[in-house]
This record gives sequence, structure tokens and C-alpha cells, in this order.
Amino acid sequence: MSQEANGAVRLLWGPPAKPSRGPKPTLSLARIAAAGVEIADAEGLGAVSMQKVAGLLDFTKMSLYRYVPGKAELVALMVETSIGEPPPTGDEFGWREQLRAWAEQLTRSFTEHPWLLDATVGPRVMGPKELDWLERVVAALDGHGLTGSERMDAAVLLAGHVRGIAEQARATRPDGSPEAELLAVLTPLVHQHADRFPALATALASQDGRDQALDFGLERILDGLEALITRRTR
Amino acid sequence: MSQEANGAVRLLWGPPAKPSRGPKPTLSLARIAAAGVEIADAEGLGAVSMQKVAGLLDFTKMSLYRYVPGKAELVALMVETSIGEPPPTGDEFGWREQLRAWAEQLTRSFTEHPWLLDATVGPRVMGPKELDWLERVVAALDGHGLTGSERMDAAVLLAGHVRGIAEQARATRPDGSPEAELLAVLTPLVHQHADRFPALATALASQDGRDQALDFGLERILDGLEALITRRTR
DNA sequence: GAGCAACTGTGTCCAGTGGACACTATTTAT
DNA sequence: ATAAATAGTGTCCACTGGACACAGTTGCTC
Repeated sequence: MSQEANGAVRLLWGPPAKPSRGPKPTLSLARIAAAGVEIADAEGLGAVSMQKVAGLLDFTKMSLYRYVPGKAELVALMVETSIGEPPPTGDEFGWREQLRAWAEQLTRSFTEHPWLLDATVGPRVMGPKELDWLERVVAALDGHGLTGSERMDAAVLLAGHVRGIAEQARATRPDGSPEAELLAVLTPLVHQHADRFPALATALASQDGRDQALDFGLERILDGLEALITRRTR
Repeated sequence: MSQEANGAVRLLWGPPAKPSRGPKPTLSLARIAAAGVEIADAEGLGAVSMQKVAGLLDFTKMSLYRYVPGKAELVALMVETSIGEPPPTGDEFGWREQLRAWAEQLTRSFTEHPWLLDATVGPRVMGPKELDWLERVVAALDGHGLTGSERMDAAVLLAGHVRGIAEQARATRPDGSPEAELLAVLTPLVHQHADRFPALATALASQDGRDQALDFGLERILDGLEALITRRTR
């Protein structure tokens, strides 16, 4: 097993701290992660460097390595502290309502911390909080005739949808951000080459202002799941 | 408008080359992109650097900047040359078959070039080929009573699903790759904390070997879309 | 043809990155 | 009291993307 995964696992899953001799640590994992989150929130994940994080805490870059094995683990820690909690299960709600609330809450997390989209891409060690999100979806689908694989696949489906929407939202939000100009660049391109992208051109032209991207896909997914569930439990 | 988006647009959408005086360029965008793809295929997107790409071509790093404004544009070019072609439209097929073939073909692209998952994250200028993929989905859904926004949302939904599946596949493929050990690390963690993740633990335990992740979500999405379409066209 | 202008590829330089390592200062267990 | 373990610092390194000046090459224009 690689050292890296091991370090991440110990950091995310291991005991909070071991009291021992030596000077008392001035910093803490929580403060370091919070500093990283602050930078990422303000300037994006790309702006997070050991130096900047250390600088924000008035420490040397190398002192961070006393707490964190490396940058990858720092990012993992930032994810854990920022992804938040999934909505309460509430067995009084049906699986549809639970999944809907789950998707909306996750979207809120991605909106609050857009860099989470960059930090949760690619294979990585997930922390307990991130795994808890997954757990909730699978749990909500328990006992409706779906196999284990199917419940996992449904979770991936739902998470993928939320991700896609959040990414789209980030690229098209109408503020003056550097991402905002992408629409201003791509939309003319589509219309300029309307011969190659006729369907896109008309679809973009008939955009109503209402942002229902999340709900649209969500309801499609839920409808599709419901069809399967009724077929199975019948 | 930022210089960066402008450069990317000119590179991806502009005319192929302008003949002019001066020494004839020895390199070409195609060769540079191919070199980058070769490195990314072998060692991942993170291993792609100007030096390595230049070294593979037996050139200096700085000579690449005669062709490409910067690394971001190089990656965009790599995406354009690697993402491939969507399956032929074939109006003889219904929208369901078209979308299914589309998703399978895109999955194939992601499997062949796993780094595409990393390269197509976040806001960016899309090239004509990447936009063509989007066009095909929207086109397949034309004329079934869906609004422009809905067709776009459906495309995002489908693409998000394929992305999610491809990412999951990359993290769980059973070879000796560094990604493969993630399952070997995460699965025990879930079972070890089975009290916190009961649903996940049982779902993972009842995994049948068959990999139907792509099809499962796909059929759910298609079912959901079909329900909407029949409601609209009735 | 001569000369100029544009262009290509190279060499050098720089700030910034993640990280290794030796070192001093501090704390605690023996 | 002393020895061991720890915290934070300073220095160093390989590497990154990129700016810039330069020499060599080519073609357009007189």
C-alpha cells in the first residue's frame, strides 16, 4: 500500500491527536484547514499553496508539514471541513423527498465552496463526512427492491447530476467573475457557427431565464427510479 | 474580455494557419498535441509539462510557446484531439437509441483517455469537437416537446452521468494501478465503521460482479425523459 | 538582386511550487 | 537531572509556467 493513501487515511479517519511529550503544538488541523478554505473560497483552489496557507497563519510553510503529510492531504482535510452535513434522514419522508433534499443540500455546498468541484475530482481517499453523503443516498433507497449495486449506481447517478449542475452554474453565473465571460465567449461562437450547431443554437436562443437545471434532471432521475421501484416491488 | 479566453478561442476555432514569411515552422499544433496526449495517456494529466512535451519532440520548452499561448490552451488542444467523434446521428434511430449510443461512445473516450476527466473539469473554452458532442444530444431531443432549456439540461444530465461512471470506473478498475488501491483502502474502512455506514456496508457487500453502472443510470435517465416526453406530446 | 521585416527556435532568467533535511528550542517521561 | 521526543525555522533542491532578448532563417518589396 502506498504511503500517501495511508497518511490520508490516518489523517481523516485516525484518532484526533495523541498527547505526548515535546513542545505543545501551536497550530491545529482545524485552523490549518480553515485557512486553506478561506483562501480557496476567495481565490479558488489553485491559489491554495503551502506558503499562502502558512502565511495566513503567520507561520512558516514547513511547519505545516508537522501536521499534514502533504498538500493532497490538506485538500482532503479542506473537503472534510467544508462539504457540510447531509440533510437529516427523517424516516417520515419517503425516498423521493429524501433524495430531493439531499441533492439540494449538496448543491448548496457546491455553491458555497465552488472549489469543492475541483477538489473532489479524480480518485482520492474520502473522509467520513464525504462518505456519509454517500451513505445517506444508499440508505434512503434501502428496502425498495434494489440490489446493492443498483443503490450504489443510483447514488453515483444523483451525485453526478448535482456535480454537473453545479459546474454549469459556476460557469454561467452572471457576475463579473472570470467564469462569467465563458458564456459571453461560447454563446456567440455557437451562433456564429450555427450551421454546425443548429440544435444548440436554437436551444440556447430559447433559454427561458428560470434556472431549473437542477430540478429538471432531478425529477427525471427520480421518475426513472420510481419506475424501477414500482416494477420491482410489484 | 480576457486575453486567455481569446487565445484559446483563436487556437481552437480560428483558421488553421496563416502562411507568411520567416522560417518555416518545424513543429505543428497536431504534433504538439499528440505528444501531450501521449504523456497524459501514459502518466496522467499531472505529468504533462511544457518541458516534457518539448523533450518528447526534441525541442526546447520555449519553442512550444510559438505555437501555443500557454499550458491551458495546450490542454484544450489535447482535449480536442482526443475526445473523438460522437456516434453518427442516423435519423433512422429513435432518440433513445441515439442517446444510448452517445453515452456509450463518450464512456469509451473517457476509458481510452482517463485524463480527459481531469482536463474537462471547471469552466473552460470548449472546442468545436467538444461542442459537437453537446450538439448531438440536443439534436437527438429535438422535436419531442421539450423546451430549449430542458434539452440543454438533459444534455448536462446525461454528460454528468457518464462522467460520474467514468470516474468511478477509473477508481475501481482491478489492475495494479495507484487508483486500484483506493477500493482496497475504502472498502475496509466502510466495513470497519459499519456502525456509521450500515447502508453502504450492506450495499458494498452485496455487489454482484457485473458492471452495470453505466446502463443502470442511463436507463433511469431515459425512462425519466420518456415519461416527460410522452406527457408533453400527448 | 539587396535589404528589410517577419518569423522560428534557443538560452537565460525569474518567481513560485511542493518537499527534504538539519537544526534549535521546548517539553515531558523516566 | 537527564534523555528522548516533539515544534517550528532556515536552507536547499528539483521542477513548474512563463518573460525576454537574441541569433538564425526565410520571404516580400524595392
